[in-house]
Amino acid sequence: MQSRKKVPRFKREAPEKRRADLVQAAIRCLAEGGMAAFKMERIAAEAGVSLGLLSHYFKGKTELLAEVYRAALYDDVNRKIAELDDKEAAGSPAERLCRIVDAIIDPDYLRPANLTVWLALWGEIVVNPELRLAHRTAYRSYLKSLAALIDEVALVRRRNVTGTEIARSLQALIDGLFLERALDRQAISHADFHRASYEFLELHLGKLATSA
Amino acid sequence: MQSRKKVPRFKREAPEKRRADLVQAAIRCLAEGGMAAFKMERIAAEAGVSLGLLSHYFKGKTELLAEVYRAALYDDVNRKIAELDDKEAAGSPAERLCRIVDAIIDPDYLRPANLTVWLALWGEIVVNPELRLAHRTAYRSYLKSLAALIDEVALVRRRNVTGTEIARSLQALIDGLFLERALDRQAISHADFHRASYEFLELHLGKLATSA
DNA sequence: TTCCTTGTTGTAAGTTCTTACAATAAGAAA
DNA sequence: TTTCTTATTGTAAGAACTTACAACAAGGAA
Repeated sequence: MQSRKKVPRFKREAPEKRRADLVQAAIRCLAEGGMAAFKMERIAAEAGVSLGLLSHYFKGKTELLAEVYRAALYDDVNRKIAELDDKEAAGSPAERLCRIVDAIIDPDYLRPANLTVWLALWGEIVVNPELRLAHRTAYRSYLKSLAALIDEVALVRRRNVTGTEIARSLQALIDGLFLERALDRQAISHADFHRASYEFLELHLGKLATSA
Repeated sequence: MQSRKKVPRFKREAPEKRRADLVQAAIRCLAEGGMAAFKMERIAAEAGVSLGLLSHYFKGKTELLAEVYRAALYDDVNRKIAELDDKEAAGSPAERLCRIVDAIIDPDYLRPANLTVWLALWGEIVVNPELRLAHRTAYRSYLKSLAALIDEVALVRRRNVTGTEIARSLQALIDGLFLERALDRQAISHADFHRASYEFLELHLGKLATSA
């Protein structure tokens, strides 16, 4: 007697989970090969799914990319904003600032593969008005929160500095180092990130508790 | 009697000039629409030339992009290196450093269209080993020269700093601001660039002669 | 079990882009 | 003027990719 146990040819997933999986697969593709690897067929293969399904969930490349951006943004900027806005968080302003900085320069986040994704997204933001608007809104909000925290520290320490500028420069410094690392992976270690960031802040705000 | 003056249907150019024109057209395309606008036909049209001619000069997209990179690099990094290496240049180390910084934050160079080009190139560098090598070599050389100049200034002023780190951070800071401006054009003015750059340097090296 | 919903597949049409090549003509040389 | 070189054109083959769609089947409901 032959075994007649039916082996399903595919697994049926809940739409939300499938959508999320597809977006993650798209991110992995971007991380591997940049925009050149952002091909519908490749992404479908990466997700272990047919091409047809991908186009069932996303009307086109543009929509998928926007979703990728939203996901990346959420995991990144929005997470930081959330931390920042959590005013109940314990500790002095300086301690909270340190936690934020540590989050920004988290080695896991700063890995080159992640920048490959951001480079692709930036390249699109510059060109796509819709994405640009979304980015601008989220980013300004993030910088504003960061600036407010820096102002708090400055107030306590009676330092006469403008949080807005320092926040912007700090983020620019880190983005720039991030970029350098992506383009030349041996150029910068995590310790370099840490030193550069804290040195910059301390030049303006005085000694901060550096944990590393 | 009808006029029989022959009107040429196209102009024959010297190969070197034509090549350069085509590269410039490619750069204009990149500036307008990023990598998505880097299409052979569009570039040929932009140059006012047939598609066939473009492929006559460049074996493929990759070769053309490499040439674009070389041109961009030449106009940018190499020019700065040349200035730096021109040891005969007049002035104290501090004055020379100021001139270099002014060149780096030249408003004409920092215009968003230019970053669109760099964003596209960076996106390729990250993915293309050949370009990555070229970039790494040129960029390291540039940073080294900049670091040496900073060390000179530090020596004169008896400041105990490491030029390498300051050079890297300075460039990262400027790249990061450059990026922010490209993503949100109203975010940063040229004065902001100037202030941020000089403030950063002066925190390490003491007052520099700021001309603006 | 049987039915039903809809997540999923496979394919194919249609579009865009790259590459190759034979034919043409501009401009210099003789 | 005539000849010759080669820069330039136009087109077409074909490769790669996106999008649309009809058919199929997994898994829950009845």
